[in-house]
Order: sequence, then structure tokens, then C-alpha cells
Amino acid sequence: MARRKAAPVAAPLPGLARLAPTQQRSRERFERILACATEIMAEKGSEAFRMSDIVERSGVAFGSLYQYFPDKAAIIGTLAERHNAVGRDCVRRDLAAVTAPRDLHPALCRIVDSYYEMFMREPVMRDIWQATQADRGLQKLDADDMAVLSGLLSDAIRRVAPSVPSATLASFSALTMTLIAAAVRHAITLPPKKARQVLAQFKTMLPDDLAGLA
Amino acid sequence: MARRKAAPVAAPLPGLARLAPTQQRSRERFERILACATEIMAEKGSEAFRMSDIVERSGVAFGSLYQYFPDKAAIIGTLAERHNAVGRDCVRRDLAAVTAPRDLHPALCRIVDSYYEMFMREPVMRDIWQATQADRGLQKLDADDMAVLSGLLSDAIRRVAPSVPSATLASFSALTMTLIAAAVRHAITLPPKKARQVLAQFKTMLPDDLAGLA
DNA sequence: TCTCTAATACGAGAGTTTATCGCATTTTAC
DNA sequence: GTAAAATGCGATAAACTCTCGTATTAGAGA
Repeated sequence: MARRKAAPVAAPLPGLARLAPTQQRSRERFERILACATEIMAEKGSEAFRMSDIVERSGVAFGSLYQYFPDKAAIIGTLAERHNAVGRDCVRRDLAAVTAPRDLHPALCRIVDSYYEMFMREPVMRDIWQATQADRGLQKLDADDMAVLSGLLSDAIRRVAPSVPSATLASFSALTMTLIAAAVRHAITLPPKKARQVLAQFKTMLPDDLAGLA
Repeated sequence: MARRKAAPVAAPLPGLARLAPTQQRSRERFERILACATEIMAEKGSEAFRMSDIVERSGVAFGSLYQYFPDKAAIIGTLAERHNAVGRDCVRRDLAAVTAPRDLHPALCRIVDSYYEMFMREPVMRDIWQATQADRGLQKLDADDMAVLSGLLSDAIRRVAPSVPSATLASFSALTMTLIAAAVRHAITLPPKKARQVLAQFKTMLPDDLAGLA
């Protein structure tokens, strides 16, 4: 990071892109930058990902790059946030099916599968995630995402078991989502067959009733 | 990273320190560098950790620093490896008590507690871990550590249940250790009281018999 | 169509940080 | 005491990220 003086375009969301440009052309370039960034990360890994790579591949100059994104972390952050949003949609969808206490365990299992398939479909997600772990500001972004996921799970459980105490529920949800994320990130490092086996094992460890929460 | 020409001291372990210097004085400086690095990380976080900070605080010149460590990652790697070794000792000790299948669950619970207490005793471990996650080479170091831990668990189970198939056992052990690490890293972000509650919840999710492995 | 203004684009180079190299100093061996 | 090996040093090369003044382009109004 070098010196910083003025924000030339508009109020930036912390760690994310500057406010969207108004002209059509620039919106296209914005997307082009993100697309190139994704390609480069997929090819070279998050570690070797350089601003100069994006300049070279996208044809967008340094100055322009920094008109769209306040810094390098913002590019990674924008990619991460898009993927996180996809993940949140999966979870929302899988939890929507919970209408009775006994639906919970199957729903958690579906989330495990959704998450695993999402990572397998977009291997670059792993690089993006690693890049977010490397930056304090971006770690917060993932922490916030986890908080939302945890909230979604809490809401689903509350729907079918209103008597569970709030504090217990919050702790349980956060832990469960953390473990699901950890298990899936572990699984994607394995060959697919092993991965399925490991995830099956993991599903048996997920709670299949709400007794522990009472 | 800049250019590299020759390894002036000796064959470096990848990601770690160069081979130990022979003289007493230099061995002391080596430790001094690591001690300062730990302090700086604890104070400023892994993100803001600079080689120039170490030079300033330790009084060791740049050239000398790089005589002991091939690069910045090696300093972090050396710290990480030391902490990992402590963790492995905990696990070894806790698993040594397993002499029958029913000892397994209590042993896993003890590991959870040992790990949590280790992190609480040395908060800088969290920064060191984050720094290792930020570097591809160091990620491997943690992966290797996890492989060892997983192996220790496999050995313990094999001792009391020789009939469990190897492949199943390996998958189970790797998953279990991964989940323990994830749960503990989650817990240390919480206030201690909540953390205990979450870890207690987690322990109930750990398998308490070996039926699932048969 | 022309013109004016704001938005967008540009890239040399400033500012940081990591890492090296050749020479100076200290330790060890004999 | 002296030669050789080990260790110490810091200016500076190299690799980055990010900025700033200027050039170009788009779009609204005449």
C-alpha cells in the first residue's frame, strides 16, 4: 500500500469496488476486469496474482483499474462477495424446505452437498478464498458472510422449534456452519470419490434432532 | 520476492530456516530474530509484519537476517513449525491414554481442550496461523502437520480396533482433526464463556463409538 | 452538427518492501 | 600469531502497488 489522498469517484464500500460507473462502456470494463482477474487467479493462484497481470490481459490501464477499485483487495473482495452471495442463496434455498424439526438434518446434508458442488463447479473459488484469508480487511468480509449464514440457520430452526433459547441457538448455528465450511474445504482437496466418502461421514456427525438445544 | 542466486549457508528446508549456524553467538541471534518476530506479530498482526521491523527491533542487519532465513516466509514458517510441534505433542499425549475403544471419545475431547488452551495461552498463534494461510508454501507446512495429526489419530484407533479398514480410518481421522482445528479456531474468536459452551456443543458431535467405521 | 462539460482513460513514476552482493569484521583452528 | 572460515553489514537492485496530471471520449443542449 502506498499513500492515499482523495477518493476520485464515490464512496467505496469498505474492501469492495468503488460506486458503479454510470456509462455503459465503463460498466463493461468493470466486468472485464473482474473476468480477467478470475482467469488469472485460476491460472496462477492467488499468491502470484498481480495488478500488472490484469492491466496486460484486460487492456485496461493502471489508472483506470484504480478508478474502479480502490486497491487490489477490493478486486478480490468483489469476487469473493459474488461467490459468497451464491453460497448464501444455496443455503437459503436448502433451508426453505425446513418445515418440521425432522427436516433439519436432511437440509444440513443438502447444504453440505450444495457447497461442495459449488466449489467443484468453480475451482477458482478456492483461490479466491485463500486470497481473502491473506488480508485482514477481507477476512472480515468472510466473517460477515458466516454471520449471515449462521443467522439463516438460526431462523430456520426458530421456525420449527420456537422454544430453543436464543443464545444456544446462535452458538449452535455458528458452529454448525463453521464445521460445514471446514469439512467442504477439506473435501475439495481430496479426489472426488474420497471426498464423497468423507462428506458422508461428516453428515453422520451433524445433529439429527434438536434435543441438544433444549 | 526478488532475484536469488546462491544459497550462502546450507541446504534450507523448504519454507524454513537455513541450516543452523555453528557458532554460539549466531545461534543466539537466530533465536533473537524469532523472538522479535513473535513480538512484532503479536503487536501489529501478521499483515503489517515487515522485515524492516525485525531489523530495527533486533539490531540484526538485513544481510544477516537473510543469512539465517532464505526469505520472510521462512521466519513465519519456523514459528509455525514450532507451534505445530507443540500441538502434535499435546495430541500424542492425549491419545496415549487410549487403550480401549471407549477411551476414544474422551481423548478427542481432551484434544479439543488442549488445542483451545494452547491458542489462549499464546494468542500470537492466531496471527502466525493467518500468516501461514497467506502463503502457498506455508500452507503445505500446515497440511503436512494435519497429515501427521491425522496419522496419530489413525494409529491410536488402530491400536484399539485393528479391524477397521485402512481407507475408512484415514478419511475419518483426517476429517476429525480438520473439524477439531476448525472448531477451536472458531472458538478463539469468541469470549471465553461462549467459547466453552460452543466447544461443549462440538464435543457432543464427535463420534463416541466406532460403529460408523466398521 | 457543433460545443461544452463531466466522465473516463492513461501511464510515467513515487513510494514501499523484499532480498542480494561484495566487502568488513569476528571467530576458530592450527 | 595467522590463515581460513564463518558471520555481519547496509547501500541498492528488483518487484510491487498505487497516484496524479493530462489526454481522450461520451453525452446533453443549442
